Amino acid sequence: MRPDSLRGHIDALILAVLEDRPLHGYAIMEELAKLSSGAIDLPTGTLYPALRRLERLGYLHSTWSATGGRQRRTYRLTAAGRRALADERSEWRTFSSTISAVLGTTPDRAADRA
Amino acid sequence: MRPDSLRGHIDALILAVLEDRPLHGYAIMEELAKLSSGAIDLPTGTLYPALRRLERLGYLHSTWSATGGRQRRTYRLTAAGRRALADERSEWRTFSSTISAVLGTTPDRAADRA
DNA sequence: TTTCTCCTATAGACTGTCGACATGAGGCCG
DNA sequence: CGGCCTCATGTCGACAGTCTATAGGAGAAA
Repeated sequence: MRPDSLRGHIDALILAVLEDRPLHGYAIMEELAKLSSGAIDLPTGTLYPALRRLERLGYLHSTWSATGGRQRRTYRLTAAGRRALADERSEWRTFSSTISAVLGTTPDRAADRA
Repeated sequence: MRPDSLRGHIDALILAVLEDRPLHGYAIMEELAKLSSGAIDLPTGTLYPALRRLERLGYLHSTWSATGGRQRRTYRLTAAGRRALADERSEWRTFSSTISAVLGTTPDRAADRA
């Protein structure tokens, strides 16, 4: 996937993987890679600043924990984060059907098969 | 539509509207607005630099013409531009189904209804 | 004559992504 | 014991490309 095409959609992805359960940064990367069959490989230089930004916006809340000697910062969605996620989803639907309409492509059914 | 979410997809949109016939800049804006039911309102500060970039990349070729006293620069797709468009379309399909998979949304059918 | 639409264009601010780098603990292998 | 890999977090500076604002000019319409 072309780098930078994710721009503007990363927030949605992060919020989405945190919907069901809290995760720490590294686990978010792995989860995104898994859900996208390896297509999404979020660099740490993108992920960590994004997490801080989302926390600053009040969409995430983080807590430190130590597993063994390892420090982890675990992020969980706030109520505002859930609302933001709902917005992101609906914006994505609009966006995606708009672009598809212009390109003359019909979005395929990969999401259904998954 | 949130500004900036188009980032990385504008090239595809421009190439797509030029697929069937050459158009000048202003007409491209109108065409995009029309095809997207007004959702896409490309500012001139985005469009014109993008057109020059695409021409520099060899995807477009422009010619000046005068209708009345009005100067227009008309852009047409080159052969390389058509190949680029095909690439953009296939990248869009991948991108779109990837994001949809992560968000857990199924792209809706707006493209079919249009 | 003033204002609207058409039409092109640039400059500068801004923002978010990226690649590279830095740091450190734990685990495994030889 | 030494080295290297994985896990884990984070920053910095470069960069690209979008946006807002601004500019200019022709034709049409009021």
